[in-house]
Amino acid sequence: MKPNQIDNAWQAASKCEQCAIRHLVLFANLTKDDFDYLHQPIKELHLNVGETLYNQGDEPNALYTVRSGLVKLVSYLSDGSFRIIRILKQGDIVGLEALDNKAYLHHAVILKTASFCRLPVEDIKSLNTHSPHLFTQLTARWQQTMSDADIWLTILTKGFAKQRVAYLLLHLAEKTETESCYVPNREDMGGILAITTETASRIIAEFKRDRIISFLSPHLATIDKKKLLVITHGKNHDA
Amino acid sequence: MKPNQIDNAWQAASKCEQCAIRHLVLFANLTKDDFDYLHQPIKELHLNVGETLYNQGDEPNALYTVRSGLVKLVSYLSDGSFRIIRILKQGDIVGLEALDNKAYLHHAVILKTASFCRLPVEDIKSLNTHSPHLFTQLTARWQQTMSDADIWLTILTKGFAKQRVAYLLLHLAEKTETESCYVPNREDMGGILAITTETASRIIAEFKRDRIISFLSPHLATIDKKKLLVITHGKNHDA
DNA sequence: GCCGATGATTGATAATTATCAATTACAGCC
DNA sequence: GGCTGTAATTGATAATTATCAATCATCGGC
Repeated sequence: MKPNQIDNAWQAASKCEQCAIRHLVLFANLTKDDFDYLHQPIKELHLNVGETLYNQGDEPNALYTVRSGLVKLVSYLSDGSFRIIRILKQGDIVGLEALDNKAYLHHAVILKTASFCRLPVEDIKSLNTHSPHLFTQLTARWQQTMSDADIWLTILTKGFAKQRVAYLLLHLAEKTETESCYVPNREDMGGILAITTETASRIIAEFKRDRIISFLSPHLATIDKKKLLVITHGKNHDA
Repeated sequence: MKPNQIDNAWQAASKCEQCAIRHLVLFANLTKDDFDYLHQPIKELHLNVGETLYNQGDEPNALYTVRSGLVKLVSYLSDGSFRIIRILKQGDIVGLEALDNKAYLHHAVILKTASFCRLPVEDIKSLNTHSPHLFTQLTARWQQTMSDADIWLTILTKGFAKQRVAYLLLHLAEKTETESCYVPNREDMGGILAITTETASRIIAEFKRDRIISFLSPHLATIDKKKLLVITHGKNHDA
C-alpha cells in the first residue's frame, strides 16, 4: 500500500467519523482504530431520478448507504412485468446481498434524487474479520431488511386495493421527516401493491376528491393519516 | 465452567461434526477448534404437527436449524386475520432475528413433524467473535432468508389466484426431495396467498378434476409440474 | 358400524378488480 | 402560443374473487 492511499483512507475515515448521519449508518459504532481497515476512501455518489445504482445480475463489489433520497428495488418477472420489492430511504443499506458474493438480486433505481456512500465489499469483510464492532450493525441491518420485507408482505396482503393503497401511503409517510410524503407514480404503485395502474389511479383520484390526499407537486403530497388509518382498518360505509 | 459441562459441549460438538446434514447447516464450515466456543451442548428438539417452536414476541435466546419436517412462520394482523410469512424446510434457520436481540417476529408452528437443533444465541455470538468461519454461513443464511422473502412476494404478486396456487405448489415441490409434495390445508394456503379459504379450495378442487394434482394423503400429493408451469405463465384457454 | 367434529367442497350472489379504450392534464420545447 | 409526448384519469364491460350459506367427506373414538 502506498502512503498516499493510506492517507486517503484516513481522510475518508475521519470524514466518516464526522458524518452527520453516522448514527443512522452501518459504521455507527466503529472506533477510530476500526477505520484502519478501510483500504480505499469511502466514495460518495449522487444520482438523479430514474438513474440506476446497479442492475439485477451485476457483479456486486459494493454495498451502499443511502445518505438522502429514495431508491426502489425492482425485480422483473419472466412475463415482462415488474415488481417493486422495497423502497429504501436515508440510513438504509442497498445491496446487502453483495456480502454473499451473489449477483445483485434487483435493479436499484432512484425515485428521488439520492446520494450514497459506496462501501466496498472487501473492506467490509476485512473490517468485520478484524474488529467485532461491525457485526452488530450488520446483524441489525439484515434484521431491518427482513422486517421491512415482512411489512411489504403485509401491505400486499391485507385486504382490498383501497386498503392497501392507504397502508402504502402511511408507510411512505413514515419514511419522511416532513409532513409531506412521497407518492410514487401510479404504475409504480401498481408494482408495489400488485394492482393495475388504472386501479391505483382510481383510488388516488378518489382520495383526492375526498381530501385525503393533496398534491403539492407531482410526487409530493400531504395526507390525512387519520382517515387513511380508518380505511386501512376495513370498509367505511360513508359516501 | 465445570469439566463435565465442557465434556458435554465437546460431545455435542463431535456430534455436530458427524451430523448427517452438516453440509446444509449453519455449522457447515466450522473447524474442530471452533466448536470449543460452544459452551452448552447442542440440544435436539422434536415437535409434532400443530405444536409451536416459539411465539411472536417471545424473548429470543436461541435460533434453530431445521433437521427435518416443515415449519410455518405466522404473523397475526391487528384485525385477527393471519398471514403465513414463510415456510421452512430441512437446513433452513428459524429465528435468525434472535441474533439482533429482538423479540421473535412470528409464530413458528410445525406443519410436518419436525426436529431441530437449538443454537443458543450467546454461543453463536461468541463463536462469531472468536472465529471467522461462521460469518460466511450467517451471511449466506441472511441472504437465503431475503431471497426467500422475495420469492414469497413474487408468489403473492404474480397474477390471479389460480396462477398463484400453481406457483405455490411448484415452490413447495422444490422443498421436497421426493416426487410427492406437501400441500397445506386450504386455510393456510389462503394465509400464504392472500386469498380466501373458499377460493383456495375451488382451485385445488379444479386441479384435482384436471388431474393436475393427486392426493396420496391429506397433505401429500403428486403434482403435474408441466401443467402447473403452463398455468403459472398465464391463462390457458382450454376447458 | 355409528356419531360428531373438522375440513373440503360447492352454489348463488355481490363486490372488487382487470381489461380495453378514450379522454384529459400537463410539462417541455420549438 | 401551439405541439407533442407522457402520465393520469375516467368509462364500460367482463373476469375474478369475496361473502354467506349449505352440503359433503373423512377420520377418530365409541
